[in-house]
Amino acid sequence: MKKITSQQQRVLDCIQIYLNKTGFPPTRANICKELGFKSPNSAETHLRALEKKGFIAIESGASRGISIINDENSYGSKDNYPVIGLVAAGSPTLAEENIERTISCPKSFFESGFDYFLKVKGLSMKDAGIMEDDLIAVKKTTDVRNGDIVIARIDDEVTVKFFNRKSAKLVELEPANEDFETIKVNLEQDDLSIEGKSIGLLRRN
Amino acid sequence: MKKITSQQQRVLDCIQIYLNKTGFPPTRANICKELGFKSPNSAETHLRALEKKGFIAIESGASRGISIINDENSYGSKDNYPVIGLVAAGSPTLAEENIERTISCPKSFFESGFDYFLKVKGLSMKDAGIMEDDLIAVKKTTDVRNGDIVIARIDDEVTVKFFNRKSAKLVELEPANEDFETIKVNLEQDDLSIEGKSIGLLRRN
DNA sequence: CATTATACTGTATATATATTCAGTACAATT
DNA sequence: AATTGTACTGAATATATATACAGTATAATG
Repeated sequence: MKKITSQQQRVLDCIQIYLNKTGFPPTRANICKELGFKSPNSAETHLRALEKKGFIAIESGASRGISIINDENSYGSKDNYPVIGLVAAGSPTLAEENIERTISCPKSFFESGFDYFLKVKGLSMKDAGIMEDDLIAVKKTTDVRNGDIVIARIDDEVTVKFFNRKSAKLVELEPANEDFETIKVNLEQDDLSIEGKSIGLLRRN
Repeated sequence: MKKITSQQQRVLDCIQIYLNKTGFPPTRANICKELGFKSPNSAETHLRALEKKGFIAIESGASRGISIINDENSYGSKDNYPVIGLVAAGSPTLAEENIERTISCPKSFFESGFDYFLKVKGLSMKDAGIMEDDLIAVKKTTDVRNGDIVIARIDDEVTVKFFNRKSAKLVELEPANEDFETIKVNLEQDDLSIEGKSIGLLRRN
């Protein structure tokens, strides 16, 4: 799916909120009122952009003919997600012995789909609001960008840090806690693998 | 709920099927085509009957303004929880105008039951891992203990802080951020009401 | 530097849509 | 026997709505 601009995201959110509230999609005029536009054509062009990028479908000629395209997130469909403990020197795999328990929640609970919950040990990401025993929603992917919170494995040691690619052969894994040091990974010497990235967080007091 | 006739049931089913298929409700003409009626008024009268009996709601003047009323979809004990924005000087009530959207999740998602999600503004609880735009799961209760994270209202100002009862007439509301000051509430002078307490947190990146 | 995408206002209009009115017919209540 | 609810056809209409067209402006892109 192509990238979305901030204004287009606002329109998309507006449609979803309107749907949740009323049960049917908004008109161009409704969107204008919600977001403060003064011309229905403002909504129209954003809708066409969202359609072109594949976020929504518009039925031509039909009033309120907007539907949000949600690939695998069919509504109401729930699933069980494993909770995996992050062991200082271990691998957070989906092997059964690592699964502490499972949590049931809708597939569309976080923006993009995710694969498992990771139970956090330590306070190295404290300033990013990630505390001990928090559950991070992890999406398995290697497509990460600078600033993403990633679950990385360096020589069988698993850690949660900010990802920051410095050069072709240098990646820095930055903590969010001044008591911890940045981990500098020389890709020519060390074995770095990205397990996935954090797309959300769940805490139970 | 009143009894439904077979034809009205067909119309109700037709609306549901149309919704599943297209993502938005049908027009009178759509219903006619689906069920073989030759006049839009046939659909209209059935819709009015369904509305009168409480199966659907019709928004007057709006195209496709039909929504199916689902007992299990109303707030209370089931799976849809409202998200309420925390306004600096406002009250986080369940009034409709304050509900930004709803989130579907299992009743047992957090240890004890909860009533709504509160969207956090500001960083006053940063060191407790509560960041801007985080969603706090709030259980409405006045039964709070020292150390609980409470949603408190002081003279119509709503805030999230640690609760700390110092004496019979003194309560301190402590932030988790050294840039903020502890709020000392003299119960004889100020009006303090406890909206509820935090029993969990949800963050979506 | 030309082109494309984004982000708007403002006006206009064909048509999609809700909704009312006038009938007909039948069954179930009261 | 009168009333009410159901179940339709058919026509008419005000308005709700999508959508095109004419502009302006800025940022990104090749």
